[in-house]
Amino acid sequence: MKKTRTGAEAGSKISESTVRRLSQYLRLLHEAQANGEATLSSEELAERSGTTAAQVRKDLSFFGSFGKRGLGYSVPELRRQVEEILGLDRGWRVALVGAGKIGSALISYRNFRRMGFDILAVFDSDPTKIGQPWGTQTILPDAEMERVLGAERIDIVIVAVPADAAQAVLDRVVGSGVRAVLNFAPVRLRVPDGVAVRNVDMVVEMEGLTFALTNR
Amino acid sequence: MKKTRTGAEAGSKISESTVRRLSQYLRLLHEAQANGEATLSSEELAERSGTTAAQVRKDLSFFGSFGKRGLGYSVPELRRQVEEILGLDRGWRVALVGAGKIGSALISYRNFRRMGFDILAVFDSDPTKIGQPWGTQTILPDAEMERVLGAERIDIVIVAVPADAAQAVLDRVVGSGVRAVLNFAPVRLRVPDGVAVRNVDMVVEMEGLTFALTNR
DNA sequence: CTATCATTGTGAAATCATTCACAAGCGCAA
DNA sequence: TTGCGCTTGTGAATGATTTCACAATGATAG
Repeated sequence: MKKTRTGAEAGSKISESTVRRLSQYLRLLHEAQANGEATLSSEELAERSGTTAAQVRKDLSFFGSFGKRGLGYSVPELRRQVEEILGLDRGWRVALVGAGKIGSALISYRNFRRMGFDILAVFDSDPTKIGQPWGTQTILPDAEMERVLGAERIDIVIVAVPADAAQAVLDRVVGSGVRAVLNFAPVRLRVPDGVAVRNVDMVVEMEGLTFALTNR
Repeated sequence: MKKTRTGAEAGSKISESTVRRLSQYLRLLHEAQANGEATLSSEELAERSGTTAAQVRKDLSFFGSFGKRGLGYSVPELRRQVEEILGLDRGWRVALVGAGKIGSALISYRNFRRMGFDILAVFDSDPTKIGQPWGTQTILPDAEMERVLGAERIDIVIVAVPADAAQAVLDRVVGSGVRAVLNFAPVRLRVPDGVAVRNVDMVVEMEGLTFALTNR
């Protein structure tokens, strides 16, 4: 109970749902801070994030003990701690592959910048798009991918290409040493161990809704 | 073991992860069918969707028994059955609120149409956008929302407005009787029981990646 | 300084999800 | 028709996550 440091201890096995909830808590903490609230109890955090107080405390307890008994959690301090847990206490170098509609929605999403994500390169395979300006970037030919991913020391690649091109893109990205990918293509991608992939799949979400509507 | 009909039986409690996997299986079945494969075993389905054969069989067993022992599953038949389970054996009437970049990416996503989702109305609050053409639709003023959602008998609403407007939009949408919402705004929305919400939240996904990169 | 109050941190219990393991069923060959 | 090989469907076992429940502790008031 002396541990106050964050970060995964050896052998830690944090579940994906815990990490998702930490993101939620962080968002609430930002709101609370903007709102001038000094402290929040696990009960308040739970209420606002749609979970239970015990869940909030358990999630946080994997990483340390950040509250004060009888008082709750200091908003600015817990915010700082959760940012550190999630790795948001540094900048991240991001590249986008696929300069279509989805990529376009992404690059103009300015919360991204505010959160420490810097989009440093944009690639496309369409020769007519190469060289065109895109936000603050210029679209690069996809043949340059391996070189630029390395030269720019890219941490995270966002894949926003058609489904049938996604696996090939992914293989090249992973081959260039990138170990985290956000995939918008509606396919399940195969990756070697040690590479993190998160999928954003509208079709799956819509089907979740039609299932819910169909079954009561 | 005589039950072959799909659909939730009384008291069924299907987990969200099972439903997500069903979407994956369906996608694979489409590919397999396009590819001329007549049958697939649970082992093959598992291999292609990144899960285990036992998981595939368990998922399907909640709804009936669709395979032939010794042979596997007939691709066209299982496809039809999974479509029925997910409620994809009918069309769905969809409206979009928020005619920004994300909405724009959605409306031009033509797989949507192919899957039985018909976007029948688009709303925005920006007076300069009202009346402009958008895909096959014309942008409607958001004051018309309640009336049009009812008149068009909308089943599912896609919310693609800024975070600080999302809860108000949701309340109006739910008040109009809509019971399924796909939310792109980066907030956790509060809904009454009986309303299904799925969130597509890029920030949460990106933070999942930074967590993974930070903690080995 | 002590009592009171609120709220955390955390083992233990309960619930939920996945994996195991195998009997039962089907197709095929002889 | 019988036997063999393959694959399903499913209880039982295991593993993971959530919830419970309470002792420990900081803040505060008298």
